[in-house]
Amino acid sequence: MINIVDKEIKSFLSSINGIDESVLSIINEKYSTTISDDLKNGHLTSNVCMVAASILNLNPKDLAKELEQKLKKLNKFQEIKVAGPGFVNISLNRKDFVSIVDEINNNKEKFGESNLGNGNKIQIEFVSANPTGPLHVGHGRGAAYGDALARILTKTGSIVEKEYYINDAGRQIDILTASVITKLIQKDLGNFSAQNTYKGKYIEEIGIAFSKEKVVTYKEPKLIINNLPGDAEEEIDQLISNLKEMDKKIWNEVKDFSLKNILNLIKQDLENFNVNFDNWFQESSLGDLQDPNSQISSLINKLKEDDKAYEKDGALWLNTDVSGDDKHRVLIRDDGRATYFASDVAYHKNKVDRKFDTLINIWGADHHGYIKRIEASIEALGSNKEKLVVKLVQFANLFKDGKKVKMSTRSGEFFTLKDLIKDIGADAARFYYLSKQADQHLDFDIDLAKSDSKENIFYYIQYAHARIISLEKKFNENNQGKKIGSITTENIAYDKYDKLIHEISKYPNIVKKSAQTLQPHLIIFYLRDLSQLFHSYYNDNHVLSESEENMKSIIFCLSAVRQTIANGLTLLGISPMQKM
RNA sequence: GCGCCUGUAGCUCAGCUGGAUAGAGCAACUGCCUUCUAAGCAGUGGGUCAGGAGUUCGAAUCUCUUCAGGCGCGCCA
Repeated sequence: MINIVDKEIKSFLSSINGIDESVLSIINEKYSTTISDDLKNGHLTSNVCMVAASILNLNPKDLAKELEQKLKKLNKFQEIKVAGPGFVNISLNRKDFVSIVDEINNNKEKFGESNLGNGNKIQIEFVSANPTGPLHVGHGRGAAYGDALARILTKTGSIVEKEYYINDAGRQIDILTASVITKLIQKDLGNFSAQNTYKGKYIEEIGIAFSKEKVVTYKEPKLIINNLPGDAEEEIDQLISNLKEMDKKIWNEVKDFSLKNILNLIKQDLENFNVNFDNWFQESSLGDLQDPNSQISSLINKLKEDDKAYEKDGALWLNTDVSGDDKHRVLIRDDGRATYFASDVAYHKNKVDRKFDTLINIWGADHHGYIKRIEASIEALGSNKEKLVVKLVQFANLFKDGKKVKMSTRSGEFFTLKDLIKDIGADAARFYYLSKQADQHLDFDIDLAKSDSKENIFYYIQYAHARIISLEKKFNENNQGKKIGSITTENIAYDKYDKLIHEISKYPNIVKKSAQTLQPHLIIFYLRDLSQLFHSYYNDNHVLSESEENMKSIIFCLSAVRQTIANGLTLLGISPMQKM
């Protein structure tokens, strides 16, 4: 029906005196005809007259009255009204209004799909936590957000690939390896423990697992920790180089084992969180500068050839002016080693070469200062920085027993994602992660997520779904073999569930908007509103004591509500509950 | 100092590509369980949308500015 209205509006606009093409297209761009927020404003509403009036310097109400007359002549609507500052509100004939219920029950889980993305190839890279320990609650937010985005974008017609970038090449991994080895031979080292090693229990567990396969012994272990510098950073670097020197074989074996072990932990956590990646990209696969055929070498060569990189003070720099970065960035240090940034540029070159239309990077908000230099590198690679969309995810503060849970990765005192899932379940965790805009601080209240009050929106929505399932079940038991059929337009006081029908008809737009703005939380708020309307209806109307005809119609309608809630939850990666 | 984000009811937050009397939950107060799940429903009170200025027929929404809070500003990763 919206299409019919819009077609009429377009012909109305072009009939306005003295209007030209360019003005027309501006108006078309800006106005919208939508399902009204509230039924009191009709079923459909358009702000076209106010938009047109402001551009053409006309009176919006007069314009609206003209449009009203034109729409009335069509004879397709129950009522047209001009309201407020110049809205045109349209009430549909009942048959048209309730047709959405048939549509939903026919399309089922496909309801809400669209071709908004038009087959756009999108890559979403997210989580990408350093493989130096289990995922913590901060990573969980990025995981929930990225995965929900992937689902939403897929549902709206994009082709999405989910990728995890594994930082398996840098100093972090050396520190991990050193942590495992020193823990493993702690006794031989006289209970020594370097300041900057990882201290979590998982370090010990990896060591024990390794020692079951191989015995780690050094001829003169004390030499490993002989004369270590006092500074924490220098200490760990010296320790790493000592260990490598003493026994390169053991070092490499422990390193590979630890990395593999931790990646398994991470994959397991993500699996339990219902997050799956299409691709795991290893930083190490980019190679190193010593290998002239490696990806990182060819990147550097390309940047040099294209005059995007230059040498200064013995280092190689990338000119990042195009993106408005406040200074140029080093790619290769004066000692010949590549920076982390260089790897990242090589990684983004790899992404660009894979011909995605859009690259979405989901980063922790503390990385926002990094955006401009990556944008600049995309431009330097001859691509367009608009292709890259960086979404920042703010940290989540965890509250338990009314107190903020302190977290510190190094010390190993942190609340892991695994702990959270064990505590409240993957679905509730995902729900609360997504309940607020990703780029804003989130106070994650574990007690609330477990509470059984209306304040716990997760259960409030699930409860609506479960209640409808239960009604359907009871109806089917009492009316075996009878088909629910379709919604009747007669013999029932519709106004009681008109609000529900109106609300579910908004759903496809909500999904589109959440895809366009990359904001899954819109779906959560929508589901809460829909659930609220359902609970209210449920309380006021005893469905199962209606006449058989009415009951069929009502159950048919409620099935559509159930389907919509289920579709919304699924979009967020949450399983709808069958009973509670 | 520079950059990014935030400031809406006592609390937690929606609304922000300008539009209809600024919404919801919690908390406070009043009601509703012999009937489909009370993890529910109905109602009352509660707001200078941080302050100021501007653009506009119209501003919580856009611009400027002040104040307050968070984060980021390495040849670290």
